[in-house]
Amino acid sequence: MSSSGKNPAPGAAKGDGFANIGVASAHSGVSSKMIRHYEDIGLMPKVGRTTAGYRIYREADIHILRFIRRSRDLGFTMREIGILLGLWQNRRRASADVKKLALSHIADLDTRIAEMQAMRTTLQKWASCCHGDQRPDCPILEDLAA
Amino acid sequence: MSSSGKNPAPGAAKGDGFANIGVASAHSGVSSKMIRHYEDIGLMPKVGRTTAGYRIYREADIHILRFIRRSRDLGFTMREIGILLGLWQNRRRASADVKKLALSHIADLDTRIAEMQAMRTTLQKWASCCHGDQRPDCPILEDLAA
DNA sequence: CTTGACCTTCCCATGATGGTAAGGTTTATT
DNA sequence: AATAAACCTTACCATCATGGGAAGGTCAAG
Repeated sequence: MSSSGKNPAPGAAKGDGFANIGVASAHSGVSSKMIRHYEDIGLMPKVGRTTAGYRIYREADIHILRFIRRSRDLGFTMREIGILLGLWQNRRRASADVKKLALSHIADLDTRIAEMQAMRTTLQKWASCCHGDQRPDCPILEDLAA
Repeated sequence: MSSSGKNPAPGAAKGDGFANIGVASAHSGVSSKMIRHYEDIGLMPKVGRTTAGYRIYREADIHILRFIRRSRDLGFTMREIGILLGLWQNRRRASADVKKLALSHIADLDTRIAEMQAMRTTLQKWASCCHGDQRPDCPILEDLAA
């Protein structure tokens, strides 16, 4: 049952245009764990396998992984990334759709930033009133209990 | 097996100083679901029960729930809230400990706010370069794929 | 005595990620 | 060739805070 010629050699390096999951992970910045997960949830297409069942990644697959990675770094959810990937691969997309998604995500970020800044402000105010010494009196606890 | 006098009447209202979980929820802003959960994980002390097994909440318990609620609203984690509750109930606490926790949480918030602002800045920059029309050309996608 | 609104416990789901276990494969070193 | 190290596979469990739902018991009012 030699597989010579049919499938990429099992240990093929990325230079050959084929990589196993570890190489794909190193070249995309996505953990092997997450690469499999993205495949599970349908974010990544199902990639080919060697005869032994090892996943095979080509340049194009690693490109997708990097796209996902960058999108994650910008805080997009998996659902949004799925849409972005669809738009990316659709040559008839309208840039308006991409922009709309981006702006909606910015609005999302703004909301969350504002919430956290409000927390920060309150906490800072309370903390600045706290002696921070060995005595038990503490306006922070008092305000939390108020 | 009459329980007259031993336990609060099952339908006792909060005015009596006793409440069931629904009333405790309404008066604390914590959902019944989460009240039970907080009890499960040991954040709340185990409260008493009626003979039928219904949980009974007194003023003090509801006070704790409100404390938890406020702490959550400020973004403290459950673990931190556990510590805060311990400090709150410890009359020999040092306010320094409370302040330390608060400042550490502020630092945490600062980190997360900065991360999200960085995302926002990048996205905003890219989005402002995107026509947002019917054409497919989109710098956002190009940058994500770069 | 029924109806509806409660309560109880138990299990499952989220979103993104990580850990671990048990087992197979490939590669490198003796 | 034998063995060990480093990889791969799947499957299950954990996180954190929260909610949903099912199946069944209890209580108050009509």
